[in-house]
Amino acid sequence: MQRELFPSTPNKGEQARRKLLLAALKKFGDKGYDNASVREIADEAGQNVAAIAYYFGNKEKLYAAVLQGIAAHIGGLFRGIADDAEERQAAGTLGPAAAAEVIKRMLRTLLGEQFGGEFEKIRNVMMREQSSPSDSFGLLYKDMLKPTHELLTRMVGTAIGEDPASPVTILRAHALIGQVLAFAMARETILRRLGIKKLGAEHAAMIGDILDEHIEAVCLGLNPATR
Amino acid sequence: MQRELFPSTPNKGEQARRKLLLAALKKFGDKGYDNASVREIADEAGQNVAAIAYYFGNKEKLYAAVLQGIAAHIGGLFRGIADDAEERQAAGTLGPAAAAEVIKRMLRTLLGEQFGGEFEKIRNVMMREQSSPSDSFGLLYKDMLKPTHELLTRMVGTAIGEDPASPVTILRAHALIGQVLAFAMARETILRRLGIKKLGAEHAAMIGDILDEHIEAVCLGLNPATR
DNA sequence: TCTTTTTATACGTTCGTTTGACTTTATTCA
DNA sequence: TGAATAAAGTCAAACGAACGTATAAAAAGA
Repeated sequence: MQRELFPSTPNKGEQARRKLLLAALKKFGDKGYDNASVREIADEAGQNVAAIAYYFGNKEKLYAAVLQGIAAHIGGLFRGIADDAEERQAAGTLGPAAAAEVIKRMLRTLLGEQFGGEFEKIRNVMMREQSSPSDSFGLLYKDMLKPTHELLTRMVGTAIGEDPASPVTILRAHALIGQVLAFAMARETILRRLGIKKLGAEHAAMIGDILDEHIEAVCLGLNPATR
Repeated sequence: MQRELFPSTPNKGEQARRKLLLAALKKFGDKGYDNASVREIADEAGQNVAAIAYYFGNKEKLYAAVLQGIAAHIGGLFRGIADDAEERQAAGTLGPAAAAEVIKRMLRTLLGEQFGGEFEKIRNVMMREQSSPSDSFGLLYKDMLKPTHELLTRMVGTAIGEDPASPVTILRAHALIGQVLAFAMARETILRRLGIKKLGAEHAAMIGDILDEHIEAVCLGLNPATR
């Protein structure tokens, strides 16, 4: 697991490369792949336009490198939860109630990304990939979406006594994730409904509590063993 | 409430206008606003490039006309549910259980749009507006998103005994909608998780049942009067 | 004839990419 | 160590292609 998004080295070229990646992340996030021109990315990075071709080959490969960096960075975030869950599962101490707690923790982690300034730019790129995947979507899926989604599905299966491999459980897990995604992807709608300009920490707290309540209700309500 | 998306008239010019709107809806949906060029939209409509300027002024106004048509069309879909709910509310026969049923009906209606070939193109345009709103987003919000969201919030408030005007209830309603949006906006992720190429009728049925279960569990689990 | 609609063509801008010269940094070898 | 050589990095300028838009003439309909 890496700590920094785009780890830097003292090398001259590596630093320019890193500046370009950070600038590309910002511009791609702000304006999308097509509307972010290589010229403004280079300007943002304090580099020449030709540097992109020099370091990455072309614009598309630069974008792929950004996605790869995001996948490795965020993928590491959830690996901690995954390891913890698998450890308890192996020890046989992961019952329905504990699984529900893992689900809550995962959704809160996902939710946390919506508000931390750290992830502001990453979120925009990811949301765009979710709603209209590029050719490099596979990079995000393989290293982050798939393992995270699979973990959540296992937890849902454990929490309500359903087969984690069945389509129903996969779909159910997906629906539960949607409760978080709504605040990222339909952001403008909820902002207008609340009559505010941006979601603050107080809203993050409210949403976290609401999601906990929903998870609790669904897990208790649907598990035949707990009713 | 209008039946057709872009109502046609026998007029010569109106038909060309309508062809352009339909072609624009398709292209904007498939490739997004920027990647859909006015030339290919005109080709798709069997019209000349200059026809867009002639009938709509410019590309942006054409796009706004498409959004306006969508808002009027979909807005009408939910007006039936809204009228029904308000009628029962006025009659005093809208208790928590009935409100929960209205919520289920709304989510199923929203879900239905994901699968009918009729709405395939509309969905793409709407999802793009949700994740990165254009200057014309207000057209969608005013005539369709706002009334629908408000109705759902009222039903959630009634179903679990919460103030429909409180931020918590608004946020809760939004989270519940997210369960449907996930299948539209994070479509590629769920497709890969299921190992399929597209969601079919059998998945629509599963998802509908899952959402019913979740709504039921949340409404029952959170309403102090029913526990 | 007069208005409405359609057409081909051109304009100016911006895009991603390429080129070749220039400067800086690293390596080699006397 | 220090000059010579190679490699790595930077830069301004230009290329062809695609874009949205504008124009003015031709065609069609009233």
